[in-house]
Amino acid sequence: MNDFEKTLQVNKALADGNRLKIVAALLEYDELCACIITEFLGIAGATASRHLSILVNSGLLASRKEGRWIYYRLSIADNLLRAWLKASLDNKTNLKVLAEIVASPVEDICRKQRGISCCPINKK
Amino acid sequence: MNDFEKTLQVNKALADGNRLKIVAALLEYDELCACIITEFLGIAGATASRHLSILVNSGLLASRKEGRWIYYRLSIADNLLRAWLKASLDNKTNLKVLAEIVASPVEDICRKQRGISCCPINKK
DNA sequence: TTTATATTTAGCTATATAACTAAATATACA
DNA sequence: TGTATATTTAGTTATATAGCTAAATATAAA
Repeated sequence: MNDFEKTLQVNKALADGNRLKIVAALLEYDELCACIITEFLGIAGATASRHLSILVNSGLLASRKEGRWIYYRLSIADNLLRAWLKASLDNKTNLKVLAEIVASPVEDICRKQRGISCCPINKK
Repeated sequence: MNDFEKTLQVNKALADGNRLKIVAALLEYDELCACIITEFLGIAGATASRHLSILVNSGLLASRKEGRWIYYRLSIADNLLRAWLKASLDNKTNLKVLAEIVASPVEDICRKQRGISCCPINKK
C-alpha cells in the first residue's frame, strides 16, 4: 500500500460517527477496554469490535490483550493528524455518557466479577 | 450542525480516492476548472460534478463561476488540517496525468474554442 | 435564433458498509 | 471439568454511495 492509499485508509477509518467517537474518547482516556467502548457507543458488541478492528488496521489505534479483556489506545504517529483530531474533537463530543459508564460500580458492564475491575481507567 | 458533525462531514468528504485526488491536485494548482478535473480523474463529468459538490459542501473547496466554466480552489480554513493534507498528499499522488492535461494544446478537452483557453493554470 | 460547450440534476444499478443475531473462540473462575 | 464472561467471526439485511447515461440548465459563439 502506497502513501496515498494509506492516507485514504486513514480517512475512511475516520469517516464514521461511531469511530470518531472512539477516537474522541481515547483522546480523553489513555486506554479503554472493548466493553466500555461498546457501552459508550450503545451498539452491539460485534459491531463495536468491527469498528475497532478498522481503526487498528488503519494504524490509528493499538490494542493490548490482558486476560479476557482487550484494551485500546491511540497510536497516531503523525503529529499533524493528532493535533488536528485533538482540535477537532476535544470538548466537541459528548463524553458525559462515557464518564458515567467509567464511574459506574464494579458490578456493572464488563466488571461483573466480584470487585475485580476490568478496565483501569486513566484520564489523560 | 455541531462541531462534531462538521468534522465528520469533512472526514467523509476526504474518504474517497477521487476526492482525495482532487484535493491533491488543488494543493499543486491554485485553481482548476471542472472539465480539467473530470479529465484528470477519468470519470464521467456528472460523477466529477457530484464529487466536487461534496467537497464544496464540506467547506474544503470553493468555486467561482466565469462564463461557462466553474473554477475550484482549496478553501480549507483549518491550518492543522491543511498542513496534514499537504504532508499526506504532496508528491504522493501521481499528478503526471494532470500535468499532461494542463499542458495539452488549446483545442483539447474544454478548450475547444479557437484558441480561447478555458482554464488559466497557475502552479502554486 | 440555432448550435455548441460546460456543468448539474435525475434516475438507475452495483458495490460497500454499518447494523443486527448467532455461533465460534478464548480466558478465567468455581 | 463445567460455566460465565469478553471478544471476534460469520452470515444476513438495509442503507449509503460511487459509478453510469440521459435530460435539464446555462452561457457563449455562429
